[in-house]
Formats: sequence, C-alpha cells, structure tokens
Amino acid sequence: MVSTDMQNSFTEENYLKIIHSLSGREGLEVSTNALAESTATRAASVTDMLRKLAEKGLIHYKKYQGVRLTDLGEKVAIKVIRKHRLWEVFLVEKLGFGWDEVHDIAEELEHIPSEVLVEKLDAFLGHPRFDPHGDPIPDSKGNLTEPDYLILTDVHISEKVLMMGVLDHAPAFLQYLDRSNITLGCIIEVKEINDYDKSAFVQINDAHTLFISLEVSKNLLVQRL
Amino acid sequence: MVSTDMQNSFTEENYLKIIHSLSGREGLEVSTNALAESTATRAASVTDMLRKLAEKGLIHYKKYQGVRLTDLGEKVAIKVIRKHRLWEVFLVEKLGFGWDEVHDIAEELEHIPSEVLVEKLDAFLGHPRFDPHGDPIPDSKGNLTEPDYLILTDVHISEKVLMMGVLDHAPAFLQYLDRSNITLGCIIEVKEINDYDKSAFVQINDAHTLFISLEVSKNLLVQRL
DNA sequence: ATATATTTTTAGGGTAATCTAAATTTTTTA
DNA sequence: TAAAAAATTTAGATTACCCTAAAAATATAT
Ligand SMILES: [Mn+2]
Ligand SMILES: [Mn+2]
Ligand SMILES: [Mn+2]
Ligand SMILES: [Mn+2]
Repeated sequence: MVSTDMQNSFTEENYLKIIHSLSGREGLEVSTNALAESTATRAASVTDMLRKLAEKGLIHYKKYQGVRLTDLGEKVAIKVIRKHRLWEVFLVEKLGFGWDEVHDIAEELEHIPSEVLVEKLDAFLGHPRFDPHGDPIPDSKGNLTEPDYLILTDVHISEKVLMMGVLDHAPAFLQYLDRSNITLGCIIEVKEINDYDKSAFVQINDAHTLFISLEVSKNLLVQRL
Repeated sequence: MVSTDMQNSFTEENYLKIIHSLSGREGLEVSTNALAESTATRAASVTDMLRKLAEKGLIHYKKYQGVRLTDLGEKVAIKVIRKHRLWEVFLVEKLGFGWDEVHDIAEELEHIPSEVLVEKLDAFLGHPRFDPHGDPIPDSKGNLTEPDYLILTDVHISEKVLMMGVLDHAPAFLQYLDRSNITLGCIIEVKEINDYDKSAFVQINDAHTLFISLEVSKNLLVQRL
C-alpha cells in the first residue's frame, strides 16, 4: 500500500496527467517522442524525467520500451485530473468564464495541494459529475468512469443525438461551437452527409441548420437519444 | 511607465510581499537577515535573490544598505496581496474554511496568474473590503489603504471597542480566539488591567468575561465605538 | 539480411534557487 | 578609535528541469 500524498512537483504532475491521457483506456505504452510533443520539451528532457518518475515508483519504464503508469502513478494522475475539472466547473459556473477560457487557468489551479480544499470545492459545486467540456470528474475515491460516447462521424443520417462533449479543447474550436449554438446537451440531427468530403448538414435543437466539416464532426462526442 | 505584467516567479513574488510587509507603512529599509528569517532561507540566498530583484527593477538595493521596493515592486507586491486576501475570503465565505486554516492555501493561490481571474473572483465575492483576518484588500487599481486601528493594549479601562483584526495570523492564536468567542466585529470592554503583567479582564459582546494576557492584547486590532 | 531511417538515450551544459564556509563590510563596544 | 561582534556578501556546490549534439538501439525498406 503505497501512499499517494508525497509531494510531486508541478512538472511531475503534468507528466503523469499527460501519460494518463496518451495511454488511453487500454493503458498502452506511451513513447518518449509523444511525451516530448505533449510537454513541449525535447526527447532528451523527457528521458531524464522518465528516469525520475520511475525511481519514484510512478511509472513502469524500460529503456526504449515506452512507459505506463503504475497504480500509484494512476492514482496521482487521477487526483490532478479531478482537481483540473473541478476548478474548470468553478470557473465556468461560479465566475462566469466561457468554456473556451478556462483550460489554462485550471492547468495552474490543478497543482494546488490540500485534499480538504478539493473536497470542499467539490461540495460547494454540488458534486458535479462532468466538467464544462463534458469530461467526467473522478470521485473522491479516485474512480474515473469514462462514458462511452459516440463520435458524430459514427451517426447515421436522420439520427438524433445529444451533444455530450468535445475531443478538441482548443479555444478556437469551442468558440466556433458557441457561434454555431452547439452546446453541451443540445440535440443534433444529421440531415445529410456529403459522400465526397464527409461534411454534414445538421440541425440543432430542431431549429437552425448548418454545415459542419468532417474535422468538426470528429471532435464532437454524442449519445443516442 | 514600466509595466507590471512581466512574469515573476513564485519565489520572487514571495520576496516582494515579504519586503512590503517588513518595510511597513513608512517604507523602511529591510535587512538581509530579516528577509532570511521571513523566507526561511539563509542570508546568502537572500543576497542572490536581491541582486536579481534589483536587476529586474523591483527593488532599490545597494550592497550592505538593505532594500526598499521600487514603485514597480510595490505594484507587484500589492497585486499578490490582493490575490492572497481575495482567495482567503473565498475559502472562508464560500468553502467554509475557518480563518485559522486558510493562510497556507492562499499562499499558493496568490501566485496563480490571470488578471481576469482576480477581477471575476472579486466580483463573485461582492468586492469585499477586508479579508477574514480584518486586513484590507487592495482595489483593482492597486490602492491599499491601511485603516489605523488601535492595539488593545492602548485601550483604557471601561472603554468599549470593536474587534477589527489580528496582527498574529498563527492558527493557534486564531483558534484561541475562536474558543474565547473573540471574533471580528465583536465588542470588547476592558474591565480591569493588572498592573503587574498587563493582563486584562475583558467582557465580550456585553456578555461573557475572560482574562487575556498582554501577548493576546498586543495582537488584537480594535477601533473605538 | 543489410542498409537506411527513426527513435531513444547519453554526454555535456545552462539557469534558478538553494546551501555551507569563508571573506568582507558595517556596527557596536570598550 | 581600535578591537570585537554582527551583518552581509562572495565563492564554490547541489538539485530540478531543460537544452543541443552525438551515440546507440530499434524499426523499416529494399
Ligand atoms: Mn498543469
Ligand atoms: Mn475540461
Ligand atoms: Mn506565496
Ligand atoms: Mn489574511
């Protein structure tokens, strides 16, 4: 029973969160280059950090073989993700930020220590289950259940679906969705799909219609009604 | 017109805040040793940092002569103090922390960047003027007006005063005040002062009475009714 | 099965913030 | 006002995180 409350640096926490995200549901090995890309550092720097994380028992690491989180590393990563998403809810629900504005601030707030702070924040927010982008918030015990949504590209013509989340969190994409009135919880009906470029003609909330590119469809998480 | 929005490190911000606090209203020179004590580092480390702060134009520094904040340094310090005190209000008013629990958490939160975050937080809290310890909150333009309170030791027998703040922020002291029902805004009447040790017999809110030591009196900020 | 390309690691350094020990400057005391 | 004491700075290291360039390992393509 290894404890999760030793002090990890901002940098270490960011690595763990990124490894968690890149290794996905199946816990695949993550490559040095993928980490260098995501951390905006060089591969040599990643190697240094991996050696350190391995020494601290946070990752499984064999040279040239990529890395996976240990159970301990997974726990730490999920705690950081919980904090990130709770702070995002706070920023949007309480302070009135747009969903396109909160990521970078939450990226800092997620590293504030104090278990009790997180629990009080969670209670203050009413124990939200999802963040402003539709991502699930891990519970206080560290359980994170990823709902299995569809991607809009998997939806057939004349099907109606509920908009549940986004894959791309880039401000420009979120602002585009705002301008198109595509918000979490809206109803999307696929009216037509262009065979050539897979762009789609969709109707939002049984009201206005618009064309969206494949690029947009690929980043929308939805659920059948 | 030097701008205040270049990036300063956590450490630099902590130094500026401490220099501000130690140099007091009169802007007295602060000594290397005083800073070493307050930052819990060694004098040699302080000297290194002072050279750096001076190069960045944040302090006036001549070797062996102590330091003062420049106008720029003062502005940065006050921004950090504003953030610290606003976050403390949030933690107490919104999350339900005790006034004895919030200092260390605010010590971290005060370094989160983003002007707009501070302004939205301020609005969310209803533009509070004072933090949970009675300390004034600088406004968004950087104006900080220290009210001139009395210290309880300056109050004469049978005078009634309003409890306005504390000088010592140590959790143990604040918890003692909680147990004694001495809270911000309560009425304190000095009934008797012991000539020998200057301990006092006081009445709180015209109700219960208790003895308090000189040490306690020295840390209570009050105002005549 | 080689040769080539790609990925990853190692080697050698840099900066920020800290330290101890020694040197220097200022202040205090006699 | 000179000696002693105290405060401060300098010298020389250490740790965390990051870099470039070169070497080594792995993957791919002929
Ligand atoms: Mn982060
Ligand atoms: Mn999110
Ligand atoms: Mn701080
Ligand atoms: Mn305070």
